[in-house]
Amino acid sequence: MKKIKNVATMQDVAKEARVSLKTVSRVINKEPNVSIKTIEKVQNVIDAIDYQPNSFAQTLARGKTKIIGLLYDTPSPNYISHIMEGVLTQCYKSDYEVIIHPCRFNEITLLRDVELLIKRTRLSGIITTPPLSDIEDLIKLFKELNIPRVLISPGSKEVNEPSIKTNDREASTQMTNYLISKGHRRIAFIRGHPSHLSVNDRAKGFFDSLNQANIICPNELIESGLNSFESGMDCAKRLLSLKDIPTAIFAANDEMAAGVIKVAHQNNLKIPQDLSIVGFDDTPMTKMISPPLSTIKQPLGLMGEESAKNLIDQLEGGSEERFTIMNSTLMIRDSVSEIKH
Amino acid sequence: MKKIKNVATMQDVAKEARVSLKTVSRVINKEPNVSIKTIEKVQNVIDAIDYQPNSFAQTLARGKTKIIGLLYDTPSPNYISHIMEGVLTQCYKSDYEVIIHPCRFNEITLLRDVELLIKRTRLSGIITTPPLSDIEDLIKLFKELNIPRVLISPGSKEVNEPSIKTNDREASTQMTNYLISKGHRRIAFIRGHPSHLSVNDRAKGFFDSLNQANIICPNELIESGLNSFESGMDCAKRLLSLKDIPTAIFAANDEMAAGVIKVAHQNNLKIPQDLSIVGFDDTPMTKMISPPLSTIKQPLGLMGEESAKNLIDQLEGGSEERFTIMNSTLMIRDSVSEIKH
DNA sequence: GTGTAATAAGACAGCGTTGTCAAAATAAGC
DNA sequence: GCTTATTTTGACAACGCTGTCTTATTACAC
Repeated sequence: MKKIKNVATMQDVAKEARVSLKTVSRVINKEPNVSIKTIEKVQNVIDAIDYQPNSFAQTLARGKTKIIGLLYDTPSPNYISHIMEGVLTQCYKSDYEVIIHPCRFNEITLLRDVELLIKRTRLSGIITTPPLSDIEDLIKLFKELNIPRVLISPGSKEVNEPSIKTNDREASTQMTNYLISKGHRRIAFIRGHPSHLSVNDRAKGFFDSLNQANIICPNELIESGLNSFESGMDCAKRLLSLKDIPTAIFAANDEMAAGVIKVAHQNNLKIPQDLSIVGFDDTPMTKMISPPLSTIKQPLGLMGEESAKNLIDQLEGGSEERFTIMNSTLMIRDSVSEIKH
Repeated sequence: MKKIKNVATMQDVAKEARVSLKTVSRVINKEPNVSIKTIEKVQNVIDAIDYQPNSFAQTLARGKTKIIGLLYDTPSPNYISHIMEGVLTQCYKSDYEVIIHPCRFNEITLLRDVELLIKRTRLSGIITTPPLSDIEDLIKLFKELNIPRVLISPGSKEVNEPSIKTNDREASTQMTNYLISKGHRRIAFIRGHPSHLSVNDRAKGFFDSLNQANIICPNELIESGLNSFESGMDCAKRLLSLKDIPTAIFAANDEMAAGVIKVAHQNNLKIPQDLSIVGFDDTPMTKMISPPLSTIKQPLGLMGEESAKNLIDQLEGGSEERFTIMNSTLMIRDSVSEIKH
């Protein structure tokens, strides 16, 4: 016996409803030119025997898949799981499948690996997350294979690709403005991993704010981390051993900010009284550390949804490509104090 | 034009290699009874034109899918992303696809939703994570649909289902032993969400240890939380307003432990000098809070891999069902102090 | 060498859909 | 009513592969 299970087939529906296969197909796919009477008749049978179309047969016959690939490379679990949630939600609505594929962006096999994935699974579209969104060879590959795509948070260079971005630069500016409004003038910044372009945009917003306020930031206050807790600690150690330590530190992500807090504690600095600290990402742990960290929250779930929506529109509606910018918002908690001059 | 892309088909390979379709099929599927010469000839052509079999056609012809469903219901991002990583790794090796499906375990639509998922996507097997692994109706549904499954961390009742468990009970005992060895006698325990059976096993290990050491635990030291940071805070508030507060608190997961730490700080208790705290799960944040939390680590990635392996063995090897128990390990950090009597 | 067993290769139908095109039924126009 | 346009339905061949059964080829025994 070959049948997967005793699963109903279109044949069964057709026979039961006394119509042809094609008519059932029309009803399933909501094609025009079917009389209401027939639609009802067929739909009743479908409901009665709980018929579900075989998507493999559909795919084969249609000659194209309804599968979206979500590529990621170990960003924080928090990041990927929320993006995923949004993508899944949207795809579920639109009847697309999602294949989630972990990549290693610094391995030479990446391109071949992705190419095989695409060919093997016949992906009809792809969503990339940082830092993959910035790998030009990858995007070139998509172009060559002529596969629709949406990049989540690519670096700020003029990408001519459909993409979802957040206004991180502006949000960083707002956060820095906030620090300045609290009286801070000597503010340090810890940059993120150099190959995460979008994370580095956050530094730009920081400088925008300082420039606007005519504050000059000495080089010694700019550190470069690798997005990790440990690298945040390293940067903090250097910053806090300066002769004149900053009154506030802005880390480009929460993990690094947490590292700063740890080192500050080790140095017996009280936060926020002796040192103000802010981060970026609003990971759940920001509420759990003490003091709760002020940070910036990206609408990850919505970004996932929007990227899927964008991609599906491309796939169904033709070649309409679009960019979306979503708003990140400040989450003010207790890690910043007012400075009296 | 119907072709998905200009993708090579088996026909192309057959023509080029001057053999029949079936022979190519044999080579692809490593079927016996093909001469080495032919295999080489065909394989060369396959490599040359970069042929990838169309899995939809394969599925349709074979009458069964190679797709595994991974069901989850918003456990922590950390949990699901590591489990997922392991499952994906294993499935990738064995050439299975994975469909990741979020569920809402307390919605009445759950059963119908899962049933539709299975029928629609023709899942050949399912992996469940807690708390879904404990929903009896769900397991009954799998049985009715006759679909192979693996449960990750089901509650301790004698499940007659293939499953992956960790020795959480023993690990809890070890952790409690550790607290006792440090001189603690008045130890509180915060239980987890009542519908997360496996989390509640952790309490059993706690009591095992106390019994062994002939320590009697008054009821006032047993609290019940909901796995969340906030619920941990609530429990801590009650525990720390007792006339005689505990010297150590064991929370059934890290989030709740973090909540305890927060409240302890608010009450100006020094950790670990005034109060020792331990958690469970080894979420990344445990290293970032102060003090770093002693906790218990489950091998999540391996659990994911093993569950996929188990399932695929069932699918391919027949009906061999098996249970696996994996080791959780103590991560001793700085949240426990020695008590002098 | 011949006859037989074992091995290798191929022909062909079928998996459950959809697309194309043709046929039937209905509506519209006079 | 009859003719023509329009809408609704159906027959049938794909889609790209695998399973079954048959035939061709090679190896083996005597």
